[in-house]
Amino acid sequence: MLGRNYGQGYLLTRNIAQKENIPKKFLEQILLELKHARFVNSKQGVGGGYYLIKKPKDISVADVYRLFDGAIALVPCVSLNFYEKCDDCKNEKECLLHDEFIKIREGARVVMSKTTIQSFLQHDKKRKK
Amino acid sequence: MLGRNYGQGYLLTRNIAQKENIPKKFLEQILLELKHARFVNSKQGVGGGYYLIKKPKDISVADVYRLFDGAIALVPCVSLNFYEKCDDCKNEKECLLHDEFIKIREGARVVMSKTTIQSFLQHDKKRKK
DNA sequence: TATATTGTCTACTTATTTGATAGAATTTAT
DNA sequence: ATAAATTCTATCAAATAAGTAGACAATATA
Repeated sequence: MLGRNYGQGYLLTRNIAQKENIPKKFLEQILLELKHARFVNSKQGVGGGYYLIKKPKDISVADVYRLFDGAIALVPCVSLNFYEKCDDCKNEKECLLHDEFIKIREGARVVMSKTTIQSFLQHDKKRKK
Repeated sequence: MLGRNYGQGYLLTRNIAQKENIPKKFLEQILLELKHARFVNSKQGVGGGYYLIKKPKDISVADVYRLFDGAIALVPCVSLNFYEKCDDCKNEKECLLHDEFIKIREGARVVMSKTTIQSFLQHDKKRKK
């Protein structure tokens, strides 16, 4: 909804909640998190609400996934954005899993980065025809 | 270790635990789950232990991931092996996320299916040179 | 400036999952 | 018979997920 409404003013939490069938209070928290991550902005008071700051084509599924679910990698030791050293594994260079898990991360990362809010909206448009 | 030992008899939980730095009791449960899923087989008593049933090339990361972590898809409504209908979403056909999420699932699924125990072993071999 | 409207923030709840731990029971080779 | 293994069931503590609740702050406008 925020994507479809891009550049067209404020959307009320109440309206999004109703239309998308999400508990209002729950949605508020999600929107707040999106605001802190600078994907959306908001205004309080009468005539306020939320709107998308970034262009739909500049918000990827990877971005949103990282915000709410964290690392795309299956193990922290091959994560780009959430790297952590393994506890069990003694040395990363010698680990036989490491390089293959990087390939898997790349498979997931690439497709999740290519897919954006814009992708969803384009798809939506095609359906409507 | 089970992969490297393929076709060469039984491995003791005790030895795997020690070498791979995994609590023995925890490893036991993992091996048991692998047995129930028919990836490994075991024998009790003296001279017993665990061994891989399937060929290393026939066990993919996708297989193991599904066993321990469940669906590869980001949302159940596009999952091949763990399909569930959305609660929120009214009709799947009209959902603008659906087809794009299938593409994402395919990106992840393909790379996870291509990577097998054999891939890790080959990598291991190369390293040793 | 009072008021209704709307977002902000913090705390809490309930259920599930994760990463184990513990111990008794069972099987098997010798 | 016995020692060595796996098998099974129960339990636990900590973290996470999904959502609820309510006080608080900002803002337009009448």
